[in-house]
Amino acid sequence: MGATMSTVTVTRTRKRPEERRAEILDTAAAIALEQGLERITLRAVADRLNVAPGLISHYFPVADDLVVEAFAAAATAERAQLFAASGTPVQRLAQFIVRVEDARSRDMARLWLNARHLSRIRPAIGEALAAQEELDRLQLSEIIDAGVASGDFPTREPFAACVRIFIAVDGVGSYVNDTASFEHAAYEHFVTDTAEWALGVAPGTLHEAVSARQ
Amino acid sequence: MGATMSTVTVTRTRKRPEERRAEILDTAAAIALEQGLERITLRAVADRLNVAPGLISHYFPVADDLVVEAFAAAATAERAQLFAASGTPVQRLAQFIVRVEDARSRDMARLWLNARHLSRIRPAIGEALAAQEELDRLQLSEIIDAGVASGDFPTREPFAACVRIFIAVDGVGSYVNDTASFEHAAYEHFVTDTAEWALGVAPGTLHEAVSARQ
DNA sequence: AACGTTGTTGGTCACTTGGCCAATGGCCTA
DNA sequence: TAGGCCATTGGCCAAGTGACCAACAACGTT
Repeated sequence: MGATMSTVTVTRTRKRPEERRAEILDTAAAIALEQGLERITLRAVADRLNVAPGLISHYFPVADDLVVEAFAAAATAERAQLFAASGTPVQRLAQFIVRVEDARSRDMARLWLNARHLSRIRPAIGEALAAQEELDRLQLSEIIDAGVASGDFPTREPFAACVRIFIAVDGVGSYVNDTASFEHAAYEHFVTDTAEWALGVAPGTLHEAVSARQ
Repeated sequence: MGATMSTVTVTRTRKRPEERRAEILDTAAAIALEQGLERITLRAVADRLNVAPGLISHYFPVADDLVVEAFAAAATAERAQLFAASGTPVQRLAQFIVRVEDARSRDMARLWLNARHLSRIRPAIGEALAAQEELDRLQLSEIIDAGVASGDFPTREPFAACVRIFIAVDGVGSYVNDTASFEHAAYEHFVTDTAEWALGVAPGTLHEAVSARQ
């Protein structure tokens, strides 16, 4: 009987390995988004799934690996949202900006901030971070190149523009955890402003496109 | 003799309360800069000072308070460095940018990133963060206002320019923990570029001033 | 020189974490 | 359908944390 009278023997269900693994990953990603990467613990994940902690260890022998993969999964899912647009390059870029600045992206911004800090002490997260950044740059560069080709974006340094836009995104994202995020036009439209400046488009062009898509 | 044979009885020295308190704060700030705010523990600080953990508790009954005050102390010290310049507004701003982008500021950038993330779960850090940001804005605004008055900065929105410059600083600072911080001109000069754009000065003006002060 | 104040000490406590293990029982295969 | 593989269980462990405490000793006061 051991030390504890186990309360109720739950019906234990056995799932297909891939399915269970994906389930664990999704749960870990959800915890990361809601509470932060540090809160991904064997018990936290196990509790959400009504499962024993040991089972998580079974699929992820090293807890760190689960954290890294959960971040990658969340970032990948978010990227699919950010770049799921069609239309002209201006419209696609505007849609990207709308979604980046949308309130629903706040959780994701928190997660990025989280990962950026954590990569200080956990090299594996740093690698995953760099990989995700690279993928994001590829997506945005694709839009920018299309705009340069179509003549919408006069810039002569498309990659530099891409880099600048992401710095703007990350800069604004820095304040996502501020309690009293004070409202100021310079904050709210910084990404749009930076994009116009970096791409060399006439001021107001992107603002219009962004407003139209909001 | 109890459970442990104490190795060597160190001569215990008694310092003036203010002195001891400052010493603890400095040590905590040093730990924060080198290893992060999470590593400020009673034992970590105590060990550095060759003192018992209980003593730290004596001066900071709540460990959180020590963390918050250590961050504020580090930020205050850094601000003194960043804005310790004389000359024309352009020169002072250039000096600020040089120091922000200097390699020696990397530790401090890590600390800011650290605090920004931590404020997600620790409101007290968020408050300290907001307070330090406010002080930084005051300092930079003072320079900008002087530049506007002297006619060096044509901008009609000095405060917006200040906000934009700090977003640029924080955006670049986001990557401070990247393992392979890839070198790119758009990265390295982003703050200078943004400042020129936000202040409405002719492109190249600030770059020259920055180069001259490096 | 005796005394009270208080800085300082080592140790304990309750709690959480990641990693580990033997036992159990559901599922697939022969 | 019988057997074996392995997903799953539940509890244990050492390590690390912040908070706390009673006793000790250095200091300033009288």
